[in-house]
Order: sequence, then C-alpha cells, then structure tokens
Amino acid sequence: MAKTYKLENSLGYMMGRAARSMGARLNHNFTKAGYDITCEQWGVLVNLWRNNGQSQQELAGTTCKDKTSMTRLIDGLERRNLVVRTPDKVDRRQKLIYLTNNGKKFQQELLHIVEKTLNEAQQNVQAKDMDICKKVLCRVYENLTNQN
Amino acid sequence: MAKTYKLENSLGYMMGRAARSMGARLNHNFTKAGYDITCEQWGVLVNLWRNNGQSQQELAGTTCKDKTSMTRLIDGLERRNLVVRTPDKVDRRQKLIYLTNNGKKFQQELLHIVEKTLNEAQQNVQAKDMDICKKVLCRVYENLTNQN
DNA sequence: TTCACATGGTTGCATATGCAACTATAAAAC
DNA sequence: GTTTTATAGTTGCATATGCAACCATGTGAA
Repeated sequence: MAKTYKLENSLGYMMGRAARSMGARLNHNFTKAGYDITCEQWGVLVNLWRNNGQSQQELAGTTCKDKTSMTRLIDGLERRNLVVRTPDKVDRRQKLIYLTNNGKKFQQELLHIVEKTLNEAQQNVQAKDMDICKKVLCRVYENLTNQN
Repeated sequence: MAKTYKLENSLGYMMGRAARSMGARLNHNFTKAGYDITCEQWGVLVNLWRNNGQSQQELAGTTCKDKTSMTRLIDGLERRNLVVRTPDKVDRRQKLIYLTNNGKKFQQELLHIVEKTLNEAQQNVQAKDMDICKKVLCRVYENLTNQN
C-alpha cells in the first residue's frame, strides 16, 4: 500500500506479457512448420486426443473458457476440417465434438512443436523456480475464480 | 522430453489462464466501481500519468504492444474522452497523446481499484514465491522476444 | 534535388474473449 | 400433463491482438 505502483513490475502486466509472447511464439512455430492452427485451437485438440467426443461445455470446462469462446473455436476447427459437430442422440441439446482423421493425424507433430516451444520459453530457468512459478499462477487463478 | 504432455500443467496454459482471470477481475472491479474502462486501457493511462504527451509508438513500446493495438486502444480512450491525439508540429508523422482533464481526474481512484485487485490475486502467496514467479515470467518473456 | 528507404499511423482481415439476449431441448414442479 | 426452470448452443455487440498493405512524412544517398 505504501509502495508506489509500477506497471512494469505489476503481476498483471508481467503475466499478460509473458502469456502473450508464449502464444505468439507457439503460433509462429505452428505456422513455420506449415500447420494452419492456433495455440487456442491446440488446447481443444489436446483435450479431444485424450477423450474424443466431448460436448462443447465439457471442452469449455477443461480449457477454462466461456461457452461462447468454445463455439467459435470449434467453428474454426470445423472450417479447418479438424473436428466435426455431431448432435447427441440422447440429449439433443448437446453437440458432441469428434476429431476427424485429419485432426487425429497431426497429434505427434504438433506435440513436438509445443515441446520445442516450451524449451525455448524455459531456457535458463531452474526447475524448482518454474515449479514455484506454476504454483503461484495456479493460486492466483484460484483466488480470482472462487469469487472472494 | 520423456514426460507426457499434460495441458493443465503446461506453462502456456497456466500463464494464459491466470492472466485472463486477472484481466477479467480487474475489468469487473472497474465496472463495479462505475468506471467504463478496461485493464488494457488502464495500462496506457498509467504511462501517460507518468509521462504525458507520448507518441503512439512510445506507448506501444512501454506497454509491449503492437502499434496496431495501440491505435485501437487510443481510439477507445478518445471515444471515452480520456485522451486526445495531437499532431506533433516538429515531426508531422507523429501524434502525441495527451490526457484530458477527465483522464487526469480518476488516477487515484483507479489506482486504488488496481491495488485492491492485486491484493485479491495475491492472497496466500508468500512474497518470496511471488518474487520468484515474477522473475520467471520476466525471463520467459525475454527468452521469447530475443528471437532465440 | 530527386529518388530510395525508413518511420508513424491507419485500415482490412483473421483470431480470441466475454456479456447479454435468444432458440431449442430437457428436467423439475405443480 | 402443463408450466416453470435449467441447460446447451448460437448470435450480436464490444474489446483486444497481430499481420500485411497502405498513406503520409521524414531522412539519407546519388
């Protein structure tokens, strides 16, 4: 409270800046490797590779996004022929999202690009410091979502 | 490399999630207090409070944004009568951005909201862990901008 | 002096996000 | 069984971001 506020040293500024540079680098590495895909779309695909055929709400939950965002991410993935929407026969409100053959095919290559990008990002960072950083980020998220 | 990739434990995912929740909470707290302003616009205002009359490029530099983003942030700030664009008489390519009286007026109140939000975010986080987290975030940003 | 190049800013297009309002369907209440 | 309420998804509007193309102005070289 007594300390002067400095934007460049503010948590929000530093998180936003680092997250933005990370997403940009990943997008860049995808593009460079010839994949027309974004880092956010990647997050959806990861979930589907582990558990194919989820509803949009489930995907929104596991990727921590709004259902509106998910609608549009899936629009994009469908346009790229990576997933398809299938109406659920039991609950006809739901649409289940399935990977296409195209969407299944690139799993390993994309994973490799992601790991390469993570290595770029984590250069000269000690593993224990990274662990602490992740714990703090996780706590910050919890603090701000459990409406305190 | 040998470890399995888990999205929920991935640096990019955790940074993005925390940054997004932070921005959302700040926007929410601004709105709740009756201010029609966003967290990104706040970043520009902070810079102007410290140094009024910067060019758009300068502002883009200090807030780590693209000049296109800055054009549109300033569009928004101008619509809200918080800043004005003034053509520079020396270098007529530049436009210098000045706070209006309106933009100067709310500095203290907005700062108070930001500090309150930071306190919400940092609950139950030890100061030394937060320092480590910020150092890591800073390093990650550096790793990804100095095109390694 | 003129031409090439660099710089500051804007615009168009694409992606991403969130809120509010809407439609359709399901489930609960009566 | 009908009415009410909840849930899944979409759409419109607003903000934010980045790339490429563009215009205007400044600068340096021939």
